[in-house]
Amino acid sequence: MLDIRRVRTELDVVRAGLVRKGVDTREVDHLAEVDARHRRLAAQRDTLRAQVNQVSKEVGRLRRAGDSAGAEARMAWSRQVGERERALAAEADALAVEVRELLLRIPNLPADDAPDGAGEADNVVVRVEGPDPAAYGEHQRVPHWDVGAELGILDLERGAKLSGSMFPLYRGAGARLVRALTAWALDRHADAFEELRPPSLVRTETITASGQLPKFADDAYHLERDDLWAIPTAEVPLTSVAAGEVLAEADLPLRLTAATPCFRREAGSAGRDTRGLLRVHEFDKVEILAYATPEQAQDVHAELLARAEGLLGELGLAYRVLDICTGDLGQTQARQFDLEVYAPGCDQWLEVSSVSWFGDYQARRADVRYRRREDARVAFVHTLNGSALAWPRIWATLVETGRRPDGSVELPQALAPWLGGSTKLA
RNA sequence: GGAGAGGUGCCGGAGCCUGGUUGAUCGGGGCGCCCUGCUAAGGCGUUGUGGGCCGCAAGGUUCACCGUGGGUUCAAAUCCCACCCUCUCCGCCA
Repeated sequence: MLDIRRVRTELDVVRAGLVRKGVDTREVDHLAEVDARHRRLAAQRDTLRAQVNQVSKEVGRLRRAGDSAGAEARMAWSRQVGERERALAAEADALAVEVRELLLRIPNLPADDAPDGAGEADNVVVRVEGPDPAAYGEHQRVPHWDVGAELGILDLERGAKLSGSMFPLYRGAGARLVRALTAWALDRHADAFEELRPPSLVRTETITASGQLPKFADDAYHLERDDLWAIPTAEVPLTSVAAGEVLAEADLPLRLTAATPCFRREAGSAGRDTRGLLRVHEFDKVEILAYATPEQAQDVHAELLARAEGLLGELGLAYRVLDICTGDLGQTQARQFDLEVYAPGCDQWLEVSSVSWFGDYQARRADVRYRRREDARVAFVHTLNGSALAWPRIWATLVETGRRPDGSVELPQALAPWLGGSTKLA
């Protein structure tokens, strides 16, 4: 969430940032107004409380001195003041709740250097790497759902039988490929990242901290009976690992990685890109995440991007890097790069990673702070994360890209050690 | 799931029964100063977070915080209720 003090002291700057994101500023104007009302009432309440506190101490003194008449008089007076105090407090509390709710809904401001734009179409292609998409052969122009069925490695019908459409079932070498990708990516990050295996179900508090709630509750699976949420990304548990804690600056940047299943209802995207593995309700993903100081954030962001990109390079896939424009940034992001791979069979660029910088927006929600070496004060950390990588679309692209004229599939040599030495699917 | 014990400041650990000058005793750690050729030991001091208001600032003042949220009371770390978490035992179980 935003720093309420910025809303108070530089409302025009905040408003300008939200405008760049294409967000209606009425909500933040309303917030400023409610906050002012809350402060006014809270100040009055505190004044009354101070009086009650003082008189209560007097009561104690008088009682010890044996002056019960004096004590009674003070108590009667305090009862009356207390009544007014309670009325004010109730009003002030209601306003405080409203402030909090508004803060949780108002998006993060974009970074100064995020490109301006209204939406997806204005994202900037920073670079295109790997093979030339136009140069793929005819044998590679077969969509992965066909390749998967031919080779018996992807069984969408039976996946649907079990759980409904968009719940894929991988089989045999296809299942093994998912496992290999996960193990390979985790091993690739092991040099600098601590591997975590977090829970896949989290409390409301946890999924609120990273920003998916309250605004996007419809996109997440909720187990009502236990009031737990199925994580849509490992970002959710990893962001809250340090919730409520004060980290030492010497430990920053703190780098974490985790492979988890990810669950998404895809409520708003029914019918879009639903073929095969393009959009699924459950998938595996390896996430990399860092807590950093504000000074480190930019470098760490570049590092995460380089990590995710490095994996795509090792797989030999055609990909491009997008600098996400202000209008396409998510609620929580200040700056974001997306990685898209080119899948020759579908003839589409598929988003397989999103590498984001959140400033202190998530850290404020999760209350993750660090003690600064310089002056020993505590301050909010910055959070950053990226997918490295999300497997279904990588799986699809590998299968399409690796398809040979005889219908078999050759996977990248880089994966050989994780595939038991055999990179051929037939 | 059942029974019991417990959650206090950076850490350990009092206070809770018997509500009141307790933001909280004491010990350890950290920090500063003194002592010292250096180190150890010792001495003295200091050491939470968040918000409001005043102030250019230093600072002053006030409110809140003893797992979380409610309640009782003039007054709650202390009493009552609910929830969360930890530990021990029992049950169940991959």
